Amino acid sequence: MGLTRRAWSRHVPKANMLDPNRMDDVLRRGGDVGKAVEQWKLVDQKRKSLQGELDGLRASRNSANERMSKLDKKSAEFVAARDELKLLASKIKEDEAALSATEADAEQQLLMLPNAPHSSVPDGKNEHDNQVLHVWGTAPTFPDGFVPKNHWDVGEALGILDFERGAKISGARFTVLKGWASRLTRALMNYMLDLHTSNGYQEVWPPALVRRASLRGTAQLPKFEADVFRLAMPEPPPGTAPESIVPDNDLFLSPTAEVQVTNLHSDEILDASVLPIKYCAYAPCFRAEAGAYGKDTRGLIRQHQFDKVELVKFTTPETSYAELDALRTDAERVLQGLGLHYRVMTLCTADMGFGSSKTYDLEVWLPGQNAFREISSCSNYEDFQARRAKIRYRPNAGDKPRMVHTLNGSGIAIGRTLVAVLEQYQQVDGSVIIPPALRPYCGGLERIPAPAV
RNA sequence: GGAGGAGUGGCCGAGUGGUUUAAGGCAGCGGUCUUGAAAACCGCCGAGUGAAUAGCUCCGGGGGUUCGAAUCCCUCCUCCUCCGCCA
Repeated sequence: MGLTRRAWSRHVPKANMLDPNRMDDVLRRGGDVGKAVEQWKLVDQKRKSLQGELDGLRASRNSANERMSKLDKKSAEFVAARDELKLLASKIKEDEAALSATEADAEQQLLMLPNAPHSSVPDGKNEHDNQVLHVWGTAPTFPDGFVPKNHWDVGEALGILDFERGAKISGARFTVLKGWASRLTRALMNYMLDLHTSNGYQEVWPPALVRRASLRGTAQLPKFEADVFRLAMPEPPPGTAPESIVPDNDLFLSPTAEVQVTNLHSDEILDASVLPIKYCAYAPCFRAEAGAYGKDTRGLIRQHQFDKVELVKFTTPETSYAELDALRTDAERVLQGLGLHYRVMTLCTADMGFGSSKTYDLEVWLPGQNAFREISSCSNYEDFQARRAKIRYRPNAGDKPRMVHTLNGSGIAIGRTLVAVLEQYQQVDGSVIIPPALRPYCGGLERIPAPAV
């Protein structure tokens, strides 16, 4: 397929980065969103009036240029006209500077506004207002008197999770997987990708490092820069003018394959006939998670580096909610195939991610923690990312381009799945049963043998 | 890492300072003709902003020179060729 790239000047403010018709819905997010919206409207008004004024000046310059081209370059008339136009040129330059400052201001404000929740999303104040959509399976039962262990106890006893050496090599929140933990990770990755490709997803193996522009396209930036690992910038060559330094080679460790895969089609106008597009991708994920100190400090739940298979869809606006349900079902298949007990939550307005219009979380049962924990998050971003990343489609030949809807969901987090397997399939003797679906990927092994005492 | 070359509308491609407010071709859409199709002929045919069939902006991105830049200068990005290095 040829790459269809269209110029979309950086100078043009993304006035429609947030659909103006959805501003009322954005207010459901609560907090000081209302104030931010009002502020943006003022700046945007200023931008429009500056633009109008500047356009008028440019129009007069353009018609003057037409006359200039016909004049004798040595005539007194030419010289007089040129001197007069110098004034106009400097006025235009002034206005351009003012406009571009206002545009930058408007754009920065817009980038900080969250997406509008879909009408079906429940209002809420915090995560306790999320709603249970359904529950699948039942919690494993253990013999009387046996208290199920945490996965880190199970894993360390088996010698397959090495937290101490992970920290020695790389610091806190890095873990070394050994033996069957390593093998199971590989097995899970293949099991998930095989499952999704057989369900019509095209497999993608993306780069792990991404540019600032890509992170901005999927809305991790500019608001959440503190959560992403950034590579040290190479020094610009000596003598480089500051205004000419564009951070296009400013690289980050991708926090999720959603970034790479969604940006596959940034700056493109897709043909309607190719929609919906369904991708699945494995990628290592890196999160700095500033502010998460003290949460889940033990175990594999919250790591700076983890593995995940991601599902991404590009759809028309008309079908995106049906596709969201289908995507969530495809993620659920992974857990069902492994026989892991889980539930599905519909997130309320307060708990949804910044860019999402609607999100379902899959929460797997962890007997060692006696709790459900998030293992997948499936969201419809509607046109929020499409506007930032400029992903459009043409409904019919000759039609104006429209924004696509982008969706993504974990399909699913591999490390947390390993956690769930270790906890749900642990046996009294310390051994762990391998779910049947994974055995073909583990050389037929049925059980990780109990640790030698 | 070093040395060269190149980036123009869906595709190809002209254009080295002012009738380019981007030629021409291909593809696409509409029409004439035809029983139908092909061919031929005629017309339409990039995007963004904007209430707009007005105006303005966009020739990889950004900046500069000039009354005026696709065209000249700087810089970044991307691709290609050769050398080096490497898995």
